[in-house]
Amino acid sequence: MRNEQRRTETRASILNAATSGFIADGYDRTGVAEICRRAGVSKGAFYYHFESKETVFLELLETWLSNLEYSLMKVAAEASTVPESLLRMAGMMQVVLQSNNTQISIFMELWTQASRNEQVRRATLAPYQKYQRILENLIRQGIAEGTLKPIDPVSGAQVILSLSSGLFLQAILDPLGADWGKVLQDSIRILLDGLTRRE
Amino acid sequence: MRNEQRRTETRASILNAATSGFIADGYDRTGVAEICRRAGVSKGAFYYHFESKETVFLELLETWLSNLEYSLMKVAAEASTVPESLLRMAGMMQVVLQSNNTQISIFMELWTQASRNEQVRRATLAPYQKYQRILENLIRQGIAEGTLKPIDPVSGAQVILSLSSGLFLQAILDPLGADWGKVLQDSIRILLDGLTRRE
DNA sequence: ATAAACATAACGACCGGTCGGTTTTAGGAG
DNA sequence: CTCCTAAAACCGACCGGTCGTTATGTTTAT
Repeated sequence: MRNEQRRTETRASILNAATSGFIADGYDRTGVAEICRRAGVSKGAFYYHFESKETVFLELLETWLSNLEYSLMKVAAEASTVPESLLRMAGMMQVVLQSNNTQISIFMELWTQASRNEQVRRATLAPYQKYQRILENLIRQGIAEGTLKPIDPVSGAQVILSLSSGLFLQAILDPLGADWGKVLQDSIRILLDGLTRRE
Repeated sequence: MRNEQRRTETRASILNAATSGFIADGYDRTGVAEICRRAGVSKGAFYYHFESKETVFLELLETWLSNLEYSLMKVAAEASTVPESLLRMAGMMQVVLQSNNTQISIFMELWTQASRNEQVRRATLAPYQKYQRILENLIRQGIAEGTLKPIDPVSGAQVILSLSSGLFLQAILDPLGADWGKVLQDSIRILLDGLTRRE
């Protein structure tokens, strides 16, 4: 069983090295040689464990997106009302936004590759559409419980997703240009002002 | 004076070829040879007119951004009230969103390169911050004329920019996933609901 | 002994960029 | 209009280097 550990460790170090490489320089500009250098292994090891550079990226992609989905579902489930769910999701995003921007840079790489590679596009879009449906149901629930105005759930969900994506995008491009955590807070407040029911 | 025409035409064909190449395959994956093939010229012509592949991109970048700025300013100036200005801007964006997605793909390439190349980043951020200031002033004006609630103009402007960027991003990644023009309309309505003053 | 795990060197394709040579244009002289 | 020259515009072979990938050999664990 010692081989299994070796295998796991090597694979992990390659995946980690690829992650930091892709984040720092992007998929295209990060060569297999560079990944191996960072991981402290040879190309032989790389191609023994992975079929190609692309499969490494696809494997990382799945990890990232399933992690995100798990976090979102968990946070949403902890709230009692819909606006509170949204606020909690925003809180989670705020943590990501204000942390080391290493994490959000992943999304830039994801979007870039998704716009060019059909396989990446499919893999990226699937969870995206899942978030969309989660938000739609959340909005429907909010309308039912009377905390939200009777808007179109589909559009509402897309607005939230767009706003989130845009915030991430701006935070990546101009991390010091604003306090993106604060902007996120204000965004949610403005959005909820337009969404919540008043009498 | 025949030379001037030749020069202009060749430069234009190279720039056009580079544009379609960058949009279709991205900056990194579009080689100079491919650009020359599309343009119907040789590498010699390419490097006679342009210092490097990067300068071509930077020149295209300036064209794109100044065109966008011009359109926005023009549209904003035609309105009388602030909400109307915002609606007009949205209308302009809607045209872009619903047209051939060739145009919006430019932004993806812009963002990607901006996140990696310092020069591109500076060139991209400058007009971005200009739009930001335009929107801030628009919001201040709206507050002054009583059509907007007294929100923080800085955050308000950033929310609008984020939402716009996010919409473009989603439209690029999933052009057929929704009627992005409609989503934009609904977005503005929801946003204005949260921004406009009611009594 | 046997197979998994890894190292090393090399491959062919392609990259951005260079360079010497060729064609086209501009303009003046005869 | 013709000839000549200089500059502008353009061509295409070629360079060093990097890319992802592979083939072959060596070490390590079972």
